[in-house]
Amino acid sequence: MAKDRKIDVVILGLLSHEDLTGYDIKKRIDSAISFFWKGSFGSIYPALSAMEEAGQIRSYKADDSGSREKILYHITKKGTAVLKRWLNDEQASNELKYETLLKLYFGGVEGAETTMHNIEVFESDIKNGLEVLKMYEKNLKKEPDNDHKYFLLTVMFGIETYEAYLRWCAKAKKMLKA
Amino acid sequence: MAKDRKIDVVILGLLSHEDLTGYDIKKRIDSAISFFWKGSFGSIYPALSAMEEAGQIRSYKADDSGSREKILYHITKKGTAVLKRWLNDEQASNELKYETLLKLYFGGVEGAETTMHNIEVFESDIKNGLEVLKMYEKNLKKEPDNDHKYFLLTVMFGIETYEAYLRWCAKAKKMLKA
DNA sequence: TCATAATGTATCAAAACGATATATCAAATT
DNA sequence: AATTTGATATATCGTTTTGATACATTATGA
Repeated sequence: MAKDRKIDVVILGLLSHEDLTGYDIKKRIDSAISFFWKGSFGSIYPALSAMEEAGQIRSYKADDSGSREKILYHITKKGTAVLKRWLNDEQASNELKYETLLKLYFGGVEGAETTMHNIEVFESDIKNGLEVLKMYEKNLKKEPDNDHKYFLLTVMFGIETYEAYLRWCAKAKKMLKA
Repeated sequence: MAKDRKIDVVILGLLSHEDLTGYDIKKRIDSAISFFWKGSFGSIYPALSAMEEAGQIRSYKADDSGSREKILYHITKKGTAVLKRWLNDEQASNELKYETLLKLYFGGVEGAETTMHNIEVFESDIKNGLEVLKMYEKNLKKEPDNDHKYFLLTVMFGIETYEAYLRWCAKAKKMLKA
């Protein structure tokens, strides 16, 4: 059998805080957790249907009349159980697909200039990402809410790793110049 | 249309150094570049067929008789061109899927003990990975071969980030105890 | 001897991606 | 006032990738 859908626990986790639409879920994935996870509509909507079928979530129409069609999802007891089971399963697969490193690894095929340029593009992206993360951190530390403790931890993870990336960029550029 | 197969450039990159079988390619992916890329037989073998069809690689049977069936692949000029085009395209997608962080982000659903345990498992995995990387680094620095310069750079990337992960683990554990 | 680990090719169902289609609504522009 | 743009919202489609499995051969070693 193929692995079980990972998107399920992402959805369940997000729904454990509040009721959301499929579109909301996509937005959450693309903002708060974007630097360590991602998901597309093509996986979210089919998963929502399957999970409702399985009784893990329940859908209802937004009743603020006048508004457009909107399908909200609410987590059920069954869904919460699935989420908790996953949280207590110690195995976790951490997968990276770093195209930048791939280009670097095969850098010998072209010249040092090409590699250098690719590193610089990467460096610039990371610098931007780091700024966003530091803004998050600043806001989270301003009002030390226990609810946001776990969010803060993920942001700290991002900052720590992004700073490591930048240190590596400096080293790599130096090495390539030599 | 869906994105173009990323596995193609991985295969082309590996073949640019030496002729390999599909099984060899899988082994290379699972060792040297495993900490920043991965790929399965289910994508490798179909890609090999498609790429031969497209004239980017050429297959031949291993002629050391007595040995079992073995299909080796060799990169063509067309394949090299595809590889170089990709190397010179500055856009690169760097995707992470950190299930550990996902569990952390939703940690509020369960208790601090569960989260703590998950961090410890992660920490232990990273420590093991770091040792392997440092062994690679030691061997690569022993004989400073220009050919391995790019490999060394990726290993250095791994070390830098893994050390950052460990620093974060220490911080996170401290925060959770408080 | 006999198990089992490694080598090697290959396929399949399920999952995820990325693009696109369709449509509504609010805000900004002309 | 009319129009364009961008955000909201659901949904599907073809392609790629995953992870598992099947099957067979060769080497290791208890």
